Amino acid sequence: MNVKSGAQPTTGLAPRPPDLERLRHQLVEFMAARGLRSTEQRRLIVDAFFEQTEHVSVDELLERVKAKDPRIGYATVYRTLKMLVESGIVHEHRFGDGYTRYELTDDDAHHDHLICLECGKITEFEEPQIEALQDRIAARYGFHVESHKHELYGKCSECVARQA
Amino acid sequence: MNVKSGAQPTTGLAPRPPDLERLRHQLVEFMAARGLRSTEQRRLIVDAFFEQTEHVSVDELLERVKAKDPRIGYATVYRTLKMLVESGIVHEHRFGDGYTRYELTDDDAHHDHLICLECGKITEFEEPQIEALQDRIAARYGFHVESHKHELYGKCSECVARQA
DNA sequence: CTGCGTGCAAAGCATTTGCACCTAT
DNA sequence: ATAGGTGCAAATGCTTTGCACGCAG
Repeated sequence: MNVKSGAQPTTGLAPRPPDLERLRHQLVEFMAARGLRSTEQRRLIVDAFFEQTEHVSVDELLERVKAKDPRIGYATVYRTLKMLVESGIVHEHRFGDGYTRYELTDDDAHHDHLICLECGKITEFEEPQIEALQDRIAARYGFHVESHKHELYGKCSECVARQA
Repeated sequence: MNVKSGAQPTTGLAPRPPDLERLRHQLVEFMAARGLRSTEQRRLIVDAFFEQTEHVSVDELLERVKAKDPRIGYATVYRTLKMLVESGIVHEHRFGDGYTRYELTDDDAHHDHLICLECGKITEFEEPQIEALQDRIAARYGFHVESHKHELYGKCSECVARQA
């Protein structure tokens, strides 16, 4: 019944959705540690994140949040996102479309992306072997990896099919 | 002695510098096909590219070109770069520092990047095994890959050493 | 000659910031 | 009460564009 197992060095292989409870907790701790305040706006924005959608853009997020409180503006969303990224519970992505996108961190299953250039769909994938090779390459150059980005651009199966 | 072997499906293993002559030829053909003109400015910019440096930013390029003709401005550099990218002889990269960087295409040896967050140094690496795994993943999702981006962010060996 | 290419300055965009007001602590 | 948070609008910083002139074909 001991849920908290010892910390594993690196390779977590269990694929499962982000641990929402842990992330919420992590955020609370982060804010407490920095003396940051819990405001209505921040709560709305954070909730919007926990509500589902992956790879949200600032505009999408603002729209969603504005539905609940029309007074919220870009500045607050940008500032809150910055905070969320610093807290570590949200990750930032720049695919090539000019918009920065955000998604909840998922420590257990690090994933990379397939980006469809036709319809814009973003699919996630995981490949531990690639991660392992990466580490080997980094070691070869004496490089200390902090994060990485691995994206495949092209046509998703649907778009390939539609045009066949 | 038969150099031109049948087209191999994917994996080219010969690492060597970009084939400058072929690239120049490719550009000439591209421009001819579109009826684009060969101007002093374009020549200067293209030459700057072929002179060496990898991962040039627009500012670096403009500076270099201005040394030879101070009248050249950003607009021309941006427009020429766009043309070079369209011709296929130059690739565009956006690492996270806000600047778009450009480098000569190297079909023979596709490489990816190690980006040092301390000093900004960009190192290239090649790993055919990763490419192979990528293809397998894409196949798994029925995804048709057109290009990819694989970047490792962290500290280069020099920066690690300096801080040790 | 004709129209593509160039330079300049102005416009565009996503994102950031200054400032006065507001509010969680 | 008081420092951090918010909104608005103005400012940034990279990139693109409109327009009049210049030059390649």
